[in-house]
Amino acid sequence: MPKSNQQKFALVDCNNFYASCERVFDPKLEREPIVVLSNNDGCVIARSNEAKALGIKMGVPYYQVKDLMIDKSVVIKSSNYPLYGDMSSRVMSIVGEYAPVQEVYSIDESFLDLSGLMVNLNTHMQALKNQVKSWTGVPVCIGIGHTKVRAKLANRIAKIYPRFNGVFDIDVLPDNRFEKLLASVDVGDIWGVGSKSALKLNRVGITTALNFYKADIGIIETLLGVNGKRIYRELYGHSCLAIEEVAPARRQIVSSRSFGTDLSTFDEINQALTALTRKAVNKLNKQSLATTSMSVFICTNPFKKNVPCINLSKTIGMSAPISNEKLLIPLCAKLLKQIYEPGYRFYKGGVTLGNLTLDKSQQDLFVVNDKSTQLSDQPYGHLLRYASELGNDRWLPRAEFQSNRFTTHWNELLSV
DNA sequence: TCTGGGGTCCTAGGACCC
DNA sequence: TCTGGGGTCCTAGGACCC
Repeated sequence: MPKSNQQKFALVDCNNFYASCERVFDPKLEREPIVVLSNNDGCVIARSNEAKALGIKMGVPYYQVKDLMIDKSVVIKSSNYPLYGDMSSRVMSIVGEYAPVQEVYSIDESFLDLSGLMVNLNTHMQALKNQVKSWTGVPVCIGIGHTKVRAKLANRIAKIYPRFNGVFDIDVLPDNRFEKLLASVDVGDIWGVGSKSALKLNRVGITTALNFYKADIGIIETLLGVNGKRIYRELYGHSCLAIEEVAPARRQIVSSRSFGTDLSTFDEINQALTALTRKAVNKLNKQSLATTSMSVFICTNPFKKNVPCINLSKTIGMSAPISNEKLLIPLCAKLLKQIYEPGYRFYKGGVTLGNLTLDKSQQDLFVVNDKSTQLSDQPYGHLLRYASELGNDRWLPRAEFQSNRFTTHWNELLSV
């Protein structure tokens, strides 16, 4: 049993975050089943509890549940990331008030370091939950534990069992109750154990979290490597994963999209990749970074039977860091020219900027890399286009169910 | 007909060097 | 004819997360 002077973490996780955001802006949806679709209206990526109860699974392709959703009058929304990002920062700033150290882990989750707080943690976290709900309209659940893995597990329990009122401290359980709880959790539902690892573990008879907990650590390390060992130790209350209060510097920036329609001609693909490169460069500039490596890829639809699954890509390194779209856009076209093959229907493409460093170009007069002359920085720059971007926009992703498509259409594409 | 996007870390294997 | 071994670095691919 863990000792009382151990660290204490909380995981604050928004419930059905994207679906909850849509509800905040349209309260009529409060008790309706609602799903949010991924880009291109491809897959279900968020569901309200009512939609979950209808058996609509996370990640399922939209077309497979379309009929069911029409039949059950499910409200369908295309994703609206500017909205979710805005809601997220409101939620996170409230959450951060409740502990000296906060790690914003994802768009809808924060870890808090509660170690040493001289308050009743359950009461304190209940207050946090209530304040987020009343100030933003977003419901959250909170798990508490000696390690991040335990806090994650506690959060699951807080979400499943209403009797905990949204807050659960897993460390208060006596050993026998803790083990009983572990027996009810699939091993693949432990944070950090994914489907591939779960399969490996299943093959040697480890199917529940309790099996994992009781297994020999050597077996776990053999099967899952150092990550598995860390998770195992965390489950026992030994903290191996620290809070990261300051987000580490970005290592790469990716901008990719499934096209609204399969594309075959060089010009159309180049048009799409030019826009995606601009998007990546905008992110680069926003974070004052520069890149020394660029990759471009295009691929055919891997789900299509009877047609070849082609994935073409090329990476190039540069001798000096670049942050200017006037250099990166032509470079993208050059790479595309090298990999492009006619005769295929490409369904997705993208660019990756890697080896990121801080952008020194603004301080260094001797480097010809003048950001102020980039199209996107000029007045109305977001409305200007490179010649290679002009076309019929067949590549633009679908977003059939977006409530305010016309105001967010271009922003969604070009910013963030 | 129709299957997201953006990240990180780890590992195995090849290239290279002495 | 006989052709080592250990270290480092880099990269591609796999696995995980949300």
